[in-house]
Amino acid sequence: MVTAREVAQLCGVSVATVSRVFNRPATVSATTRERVERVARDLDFSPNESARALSRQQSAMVGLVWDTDHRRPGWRHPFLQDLLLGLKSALSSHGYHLLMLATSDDARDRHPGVSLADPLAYVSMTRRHHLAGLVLIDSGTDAEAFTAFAQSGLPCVALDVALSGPRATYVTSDNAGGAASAVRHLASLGHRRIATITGPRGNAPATARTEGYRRGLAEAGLEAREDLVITGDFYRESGFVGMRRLLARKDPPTAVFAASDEMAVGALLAARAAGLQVPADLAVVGFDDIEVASLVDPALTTVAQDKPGFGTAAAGALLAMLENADAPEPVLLPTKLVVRESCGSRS
Amino acid sequence: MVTAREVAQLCGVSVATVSRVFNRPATVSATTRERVERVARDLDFSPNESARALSRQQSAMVGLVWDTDHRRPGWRHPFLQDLLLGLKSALSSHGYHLLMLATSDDARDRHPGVSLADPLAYVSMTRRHHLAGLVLIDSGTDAEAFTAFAQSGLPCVALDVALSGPRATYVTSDNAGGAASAVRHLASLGHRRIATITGPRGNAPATARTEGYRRGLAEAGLEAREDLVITGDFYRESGFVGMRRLLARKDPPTAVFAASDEMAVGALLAARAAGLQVPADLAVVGFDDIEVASLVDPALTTVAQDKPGFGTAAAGALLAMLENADAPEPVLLPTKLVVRESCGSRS
DNA sequence: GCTACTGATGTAACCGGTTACAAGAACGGA
DNA sequence: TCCGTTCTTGTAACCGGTTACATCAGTAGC
Repeated sequence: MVTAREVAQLCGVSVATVSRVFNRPATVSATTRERVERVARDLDFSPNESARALSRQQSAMVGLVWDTDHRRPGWRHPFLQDLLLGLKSALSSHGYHLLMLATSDDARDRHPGVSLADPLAYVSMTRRHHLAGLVLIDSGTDAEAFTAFAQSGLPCVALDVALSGPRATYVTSDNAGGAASAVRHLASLGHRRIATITGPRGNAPATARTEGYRRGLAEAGLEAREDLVITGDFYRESGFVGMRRLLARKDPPTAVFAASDEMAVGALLAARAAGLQVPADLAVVGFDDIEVASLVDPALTTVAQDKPGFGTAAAGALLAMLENADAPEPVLLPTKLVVRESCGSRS
Repeated sequence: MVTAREVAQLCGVSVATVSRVFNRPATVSATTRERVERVARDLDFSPNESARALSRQQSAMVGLVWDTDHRRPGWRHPFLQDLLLGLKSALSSHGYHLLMLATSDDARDRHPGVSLADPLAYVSMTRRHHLAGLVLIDSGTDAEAFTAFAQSGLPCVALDVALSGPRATYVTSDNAGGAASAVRHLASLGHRRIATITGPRGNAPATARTEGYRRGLAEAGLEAREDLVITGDFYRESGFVGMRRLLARKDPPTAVFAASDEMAVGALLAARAAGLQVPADLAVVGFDDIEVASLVDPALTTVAQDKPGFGTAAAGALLAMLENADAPEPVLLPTKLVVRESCGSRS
């Protein structure tokens, strides 16, 4: 392991100069700078990050807070890989790395009602590591814990959870807009009784999608009927159960907007179980555009999220805060209605 | 941010003693230890990780090397979330964190034939951060680059790639055994012409699955016919194309083992396109047990991998090396044949 | 009572950078 | 020629822990 001192010695300069070459090149004369750079390259010198973090009081790492919510077992993020790759590559181009934070699971065992292993443990972790910032991934329904991070003063970007603070912002899809466009599409196909199966209460994207559903109805000149709103939990099973309940009514809906593709698939299965043809007897639209959507039969019409956009937008917002100090506006990523077969618009 | 010096001052001891309380408690008298522990807790003291790493020459972080192979765009890991969560929680219980390494993408642009952004850049990164160890995720077909890591002397655990070295080992599924059991199952259902669609050449799990296919045939007393082995690339499209080629033969197979669920789905679609009924006219078995497998129609019989097991096994192997210095034996995770509808054994 | 040993703690030198400040060189203007 | 800038570089004090070594007290053995 080559140190700056060795480079300095070989160049006949002091360590301070070597350090300056890497941190504030403008303050070093051109000739010295080139000499140091060449020697550093020849020796394959790269500064020790621990030492740098110690002296700068700031590491080149961004923490990733992401826990499974034990109250929602089996929950999977619809596009984790895209998200992480997007984050990683955007951060790396500015020299930052992503540290996946973990606390011991003790806290969860002690407080079974809490999904995040003790948020305070995470906050202390961020201090210990002198993290430059945090990315918070919503892991379930109780994102309130995230405000603890926002209050710690560290630059924070939350995904799919509204978070505000002097150095906190968030990124989310235009959930309301996407839902509204789905509903308008259904209405344009002639549907008048359009139901929805929502996500869990308290979940921000779920709430926004329900709101969008109402807005879409209004824009289409349709009346919102509360008995056509069924609460689900994003899982397939709840879509199945919800659809069954809707179909059991005396005037069942002719179309349903499910707040997740998983639930849409559940609805599809429920329709099939009830002997209905999709889309002939029932139109179904989902949300997310997960891989399964294009595979089920009939292929699912759905509102697609900008999956890679999440990672890059989050990284962008974070980097902006790392440089400017004040929080940028929340980012609302556009969604896109992907029309396949389950809504019947091609028949 | 409370420092050890402040704790020491409040306790009337030296910093060295405070440090000892946390690192080698046995060398401190019981009364002093308790006093220090109490004060540390009251002040919410936690040691600065940068300082600790600097002085110990070793950080409490494990690097995660995981890049998308640009030669395989769109490739997704079949169970990334399980993997990461398993790793994270197993490592955290021993105080380690996971650092997602990223290098700037320059190297990739310069050498378009290389999938990993310059492996040497990663090696230098591990030195800079004084990482305790590395976890290597196979991102495609050219895992040879990983040997550079194994040679760096750092404890390494590779996933799905054979890696050996004094401090290197790997974790993979029993790909051969799983494939063999799938083929035996098909044979036991009376099939005699069993084809396979393989993964990409040079990919270790793909090779093992093909080997298992041959072994399964042999165990069932069937002859291996090379013209029933079609090379695919794990993607759905190649399963579709491969199946179409197989069905175009004059004596098409009655069963096919696809080395991935994605390809199995492709095969399913090809069979449907050819007007065949699955499983009546053609039996299909896949590998992985991804979520889609249970959703397609007919539901896919497949060889399930122990998804959470990967993470914990990898963490276990790594932790063993961090403590004992010598590499444990490679871990071969058992697979399990999940019988659904596409193989016809329930009809 | 003296020596040898053990156990607990303090002292200070690290680990490898960053950066405030000082010092010296070069240079332009009066 | 002298003074005040500006530019470049070195000196040394950090950052906050860890740990080899020294010190000192207490105790057992003779």
